Amino acid sequence: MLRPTINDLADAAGVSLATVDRVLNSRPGVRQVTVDKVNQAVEKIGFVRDPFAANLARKRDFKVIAFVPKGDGQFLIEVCLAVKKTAKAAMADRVDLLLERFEGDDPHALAGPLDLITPDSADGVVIMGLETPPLRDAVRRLRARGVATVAIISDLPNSGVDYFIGINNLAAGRTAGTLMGKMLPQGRAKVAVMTSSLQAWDSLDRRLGFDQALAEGFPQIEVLATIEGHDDPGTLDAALRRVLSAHPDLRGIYSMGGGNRVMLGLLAQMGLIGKIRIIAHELTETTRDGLRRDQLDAVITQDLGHIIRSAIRTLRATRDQRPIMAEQERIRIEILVKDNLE
Amino acid sequence: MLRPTINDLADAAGVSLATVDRVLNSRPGVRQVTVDKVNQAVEKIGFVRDPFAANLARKRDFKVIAFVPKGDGQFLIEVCLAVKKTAKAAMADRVDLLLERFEGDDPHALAGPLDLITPDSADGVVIMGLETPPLRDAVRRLRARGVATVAIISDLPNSGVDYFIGINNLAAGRTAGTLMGKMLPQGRAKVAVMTSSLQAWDSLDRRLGFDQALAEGFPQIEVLATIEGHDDPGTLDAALRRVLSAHPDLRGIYSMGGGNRVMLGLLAQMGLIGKIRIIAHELTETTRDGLRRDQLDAVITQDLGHIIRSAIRTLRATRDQRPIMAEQERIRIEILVKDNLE
DNA sequence: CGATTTTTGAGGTGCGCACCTCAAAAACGA
DNA sequence: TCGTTTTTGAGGTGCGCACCTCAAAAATCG
Repeated sequence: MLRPTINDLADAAGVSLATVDRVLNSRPGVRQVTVDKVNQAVEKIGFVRDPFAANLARKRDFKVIAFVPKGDGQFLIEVCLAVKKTAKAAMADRVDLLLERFEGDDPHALAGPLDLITPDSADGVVIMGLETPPLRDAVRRLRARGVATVAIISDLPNSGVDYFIGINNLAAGRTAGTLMGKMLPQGRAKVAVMTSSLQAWDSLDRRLGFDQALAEGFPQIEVLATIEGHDDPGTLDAALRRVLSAHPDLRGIYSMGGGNRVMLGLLAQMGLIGKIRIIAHELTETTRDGLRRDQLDAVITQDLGHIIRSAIRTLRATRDQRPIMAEQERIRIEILVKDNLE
Repeated sequence: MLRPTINDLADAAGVSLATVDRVLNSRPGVRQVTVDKVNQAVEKIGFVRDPFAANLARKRDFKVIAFVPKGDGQFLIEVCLAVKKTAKAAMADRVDLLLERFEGDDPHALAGPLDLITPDSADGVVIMGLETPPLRDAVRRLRARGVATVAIISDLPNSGVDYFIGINNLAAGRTAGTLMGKMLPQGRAKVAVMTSSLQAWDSLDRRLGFDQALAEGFPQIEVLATIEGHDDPGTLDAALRRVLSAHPDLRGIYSMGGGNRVMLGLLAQMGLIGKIRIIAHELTETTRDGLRRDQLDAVITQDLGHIIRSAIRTLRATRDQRPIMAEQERIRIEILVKDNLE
């Protein structure tokens, strides 16, 4: 037999089409026994709702709002770019993706807008944010209202989001550590770790992973304390200078967050390019350029386009109560050198 | 206004619905002037066919046949696995994906089945194969019959396939070269390159890229002649032994194709694991294991699941005359170390 | 010019589903 | 028990499109 339709389902369950519809779309006014009867029939005949037809009949587009923190860091710019690009392409698939930015520093700046979202105004919400108690509660309320929610880039583990789409930052740090270890000459060596802070939410995990990998595989390498730039070029520059002069034998730098432009500028100025192995995070204009010019040895990144598309697919599957293709939605920790940039 | 429908199109073009339908589905019996009129209206009002509704109305599933060479190499097994997995998941999206295997060594073994395919028996064809004149001609005939065709893994540049979905093997080789160069200690060193042959269709490009990258960035490294295993464990083992004893100062091996199990076995037996940097291709049981156990330094691979899904999306877009999201269909050259395996 | 061929229009049907209304049936309460 | 509430059924409409038929209109030809 071909794919069973709701008609077949109704027959198999011994109920009317109207009841099947009520159950499938969780409308009220159906006894539990009847619900069970239908669900059993679903299993029995292997009914799968045709998402195409469902969407057509619903008429309404699938509406998604993506919340991304404000800020002009290169990474955030790339995230927004990916959202906008995807939004354009997604229109053809009847999804309406809206980009919304919020004051990333203010824990309440996101909670407010979230509270205004109802199942009528959006089918799903994508959140890139740092978990705070107000945000956590807002997400919980949102989900209670029946709006599907996914976190991207950075997890919101206690907010009860439906899914997290992003990389495991501990593993990313480990990857950087292993790579750094393999690229440094055998023997003792010092390595510095730096981070900005705006997008450094996950720096802790990355640092942890980096240390782990080096300790396990390359115990002779000494990792210095994290250099923090606090999103200020001057601060970062000064901190870097301090470390570089205190450790003239520095052989590697692991840049976990932003600040790459400042760092590369300084190293170039001091004639250190090529003498220090550098691994950075996220593919941006600066890091792409750095790779091309042989200033960076490797960049660890995640495919932002993939993340956004994956988030949308996941939200859709959640709303339609369809299974999720885990393999397709797995975000890879990508290692880039100059030759596999595209 | 909302998305324009075919009705709006008919109004805008000043023709009837039937004519719009004839033009959109390229049915015969329409004057060129009328066709142009409709196409202009399409541009003017920005009409985009709703693929959901179209598919629903077509009723027919989207049928795809994937041709993969016979053989029991680990890579081929992985390819088939990916096809089967995707086939299962794709059913929900109304695509019917069939896996078909052919005698890879016989240039005519694939041409035969291809000639039997008509637009009725399949909407699209996926081919993993090595270009030979008979295959090239068969593909051309296939396309002339109106069946969309994509090549995967290995390009069929002169066959006129609609698209190629896979990595650039020259770039993959370069990536391996750069990685090898960075992981070897500074100073002179010898590196060997080995390949099996069954899946080594692209070994030439890889070797070329590898040499390029090393010559450009690490001229002090000497690359030995390619070791060929010809898919025979004994042959490979003997060849490897010969090279290892002739060059006791060998510091790296670049494995472009299969034969990794044999190589790792031999190196382990000779106590060389850890003393020689090894970069291999394709994520298989052996290479995954090799990474986990620190026997391999890096693996360069391509996401087979992504390739298959991408091939299907591309075929579909071709048939529906829709644009292709280049970014999403770009297959990345992935670098794996033990920490970013999943 | 009429006769023939080609092109166009009008209209209908159904894909699988969501969503709606109204009435009938069943379950429930007192 | 009867009246009330809850649950179910029957039936219809439309989403945007493909595909079909038949007749009318226009273009073409001798």
